[in-house]
Amino acid sequence: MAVTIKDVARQANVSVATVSRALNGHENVAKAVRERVLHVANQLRYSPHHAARSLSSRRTHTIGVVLPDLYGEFFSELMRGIDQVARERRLHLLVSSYHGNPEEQGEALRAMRGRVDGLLLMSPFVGASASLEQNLSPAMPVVLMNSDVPGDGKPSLRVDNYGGARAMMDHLLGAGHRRIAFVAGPEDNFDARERLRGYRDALAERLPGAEPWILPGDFDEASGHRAGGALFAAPSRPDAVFAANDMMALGCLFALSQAGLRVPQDIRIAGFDDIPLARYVHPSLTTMRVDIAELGGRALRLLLDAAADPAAGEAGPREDVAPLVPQLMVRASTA
Amino acid sequence: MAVTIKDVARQANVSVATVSRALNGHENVAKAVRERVLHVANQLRYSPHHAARSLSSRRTHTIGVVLPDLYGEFFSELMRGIDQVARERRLHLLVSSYHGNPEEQGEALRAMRGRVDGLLLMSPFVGASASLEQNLSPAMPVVLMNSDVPGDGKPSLRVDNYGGARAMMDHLLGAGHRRIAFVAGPEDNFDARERLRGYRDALAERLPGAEPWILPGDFDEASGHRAGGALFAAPSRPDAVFAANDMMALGCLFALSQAGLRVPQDIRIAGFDDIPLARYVHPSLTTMRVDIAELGGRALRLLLDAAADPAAGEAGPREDVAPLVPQLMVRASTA
DNA sequence: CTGAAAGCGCTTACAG
DNA sequence: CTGAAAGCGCTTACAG
Repeated sequence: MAVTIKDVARQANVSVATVSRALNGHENVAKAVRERVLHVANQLRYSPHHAARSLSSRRTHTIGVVLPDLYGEFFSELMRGIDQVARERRLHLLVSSYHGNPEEQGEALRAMRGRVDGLLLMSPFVGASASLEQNLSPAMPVVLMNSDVPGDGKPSLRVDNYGGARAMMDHLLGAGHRRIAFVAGPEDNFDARERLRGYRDALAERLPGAEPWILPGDFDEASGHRAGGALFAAPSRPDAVFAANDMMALGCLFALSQAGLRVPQDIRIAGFDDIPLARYVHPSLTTMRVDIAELGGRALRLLLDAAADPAAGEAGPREDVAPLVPQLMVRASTA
Repeated sequence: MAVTIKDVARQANVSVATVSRALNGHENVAKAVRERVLHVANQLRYSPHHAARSLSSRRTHTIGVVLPDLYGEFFSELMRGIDQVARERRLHLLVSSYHGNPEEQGEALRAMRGRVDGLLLMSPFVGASASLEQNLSPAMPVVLMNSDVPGDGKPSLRVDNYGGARAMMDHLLGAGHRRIAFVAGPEDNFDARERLRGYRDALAERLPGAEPWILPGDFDEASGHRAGGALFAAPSRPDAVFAANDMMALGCLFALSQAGLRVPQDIRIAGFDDIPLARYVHPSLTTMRVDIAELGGRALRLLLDAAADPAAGEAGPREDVAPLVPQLMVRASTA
């Protein structure tokens, strides 16, 4: 049905080998022949069959991106950063999300074979390395993002969540707040754990003896809302609430506002991530800015560099890839 | 390097044909053999090479999604809806955005050959049908979303932008507002044109003789902000502003708030789309809710149905696919 | 500079 | 129920 390289070859009166060379810009094709082939291909609206091409050339020009989810501002930003670099390098993206389901993650990873030249993977579950080991072919170049996979030699890019949480605590403590509650993220999430650890350590160091005040959450707005309700109902309220991500901070903000508290006069709220919404809510949200797009872009560059220089991929320490440092954005919610 | 079907065949002491049948769940394989093959495949962590499989089977189990852009809430929602249906049907998604660039669009479309079984395409440029005709293989099943491609026989799913704009005008006029300014979208954008047409017609019918008051815009926040500035500086201000999408409505809202006007007391603002942000800003934004995820999900189902029944794909009128009707969401910005 | 041929890793009639 | 073989549409040594 569709036109193949054979059709072009016939029309142009050359062999398929020559068509292939001409189309791929190889040097060893006579100028007149090249032009004839290109003309015919164009006229026939020939487009190479991708599967065939990648089967024989062993390259797909496609990068697989396997994420916990596709939805929401965080992933949208991440994809933007990856997409930008992919476009620069003329690479396609095969995106797959596993919806927080480890089994699906395995399936997604295995399904990438023969479809992609390399893999970008975000697997924020604590202790997921065994499953990764199972489903990741050693032959497949991969870069991990924000994943708790101990030094097993795979390149990995991280956000300094621990340092970011400490920086936020410095800001809140520096402003004189003493009773600081923390809304935690999912227990099995690596980012969430690091942020919690930053909260605990900062408190222990700067306010020795102070009891940590930790509320459960799972990174969505609803859990932030519940935490806000709980804090409002508490016998004595905190001076400030630090939520492990912005969505929860917003939920908390809405709950407290609805309950009649004024932010920041009565209570201060801070988040983590700096999603676009953070700037737009009222009052605008103090948060730690993570350049999510930059994380994605850098991860892809790292993958490409490693693929270009496989030696570097196998040996040597990769822990030295510097983590992304979040930046404090002071806004109205703590001003 | 990677393990192939041959390795499995050798280990299991059968032919590759049998391995293929066993793995694909064909009936005609002895139970004992099937189990042996499955066991070996599992043990070897065999994963079929996708390009090879689709080259010979002529199916990719992948759907191409070609969009003007990937970034932002609109496309994030759209992808969510598509992704959900894709998962139900165990289909992969190959996503490509052409960044509003018609040439890139052509490239993206052509690059889909041999990679996908069908295509979901959003091409909101007015008069783009010639280019589509050029780059779309007739053999490739496709469903268009919100595209200005006149009855050329391709299934197409639309949002009733015209009706939606009229409904919003009914709301504003019904509330007694008479001087209603409109912030238009890009001139070459089909959705934008339909919304503008709704504004014009509603005004002409319900307020004969009233002069349309139209400001330019291009669907982003900045252009809404400029429109807001212009309206504030106008010798006499409108009662209400209707922006062709939410991002511009928000820009306008911020500009007018910064200038010191109170919304809705001094001036009312309405948008179109109901992006998640619309609920969160202060005051919350009146808008026309478009179920964007539903649009994506329905488009994919339509594509799958058409592919299952190719006869329906070629003949008969396809205009009868009902458009999605936006829903009026009255919020604080016009209350 | 060009072509014939092998091969990429599968699937699928065709025989048996 | 099973295998040998052709074929999917390309690319790429190998000859010339």
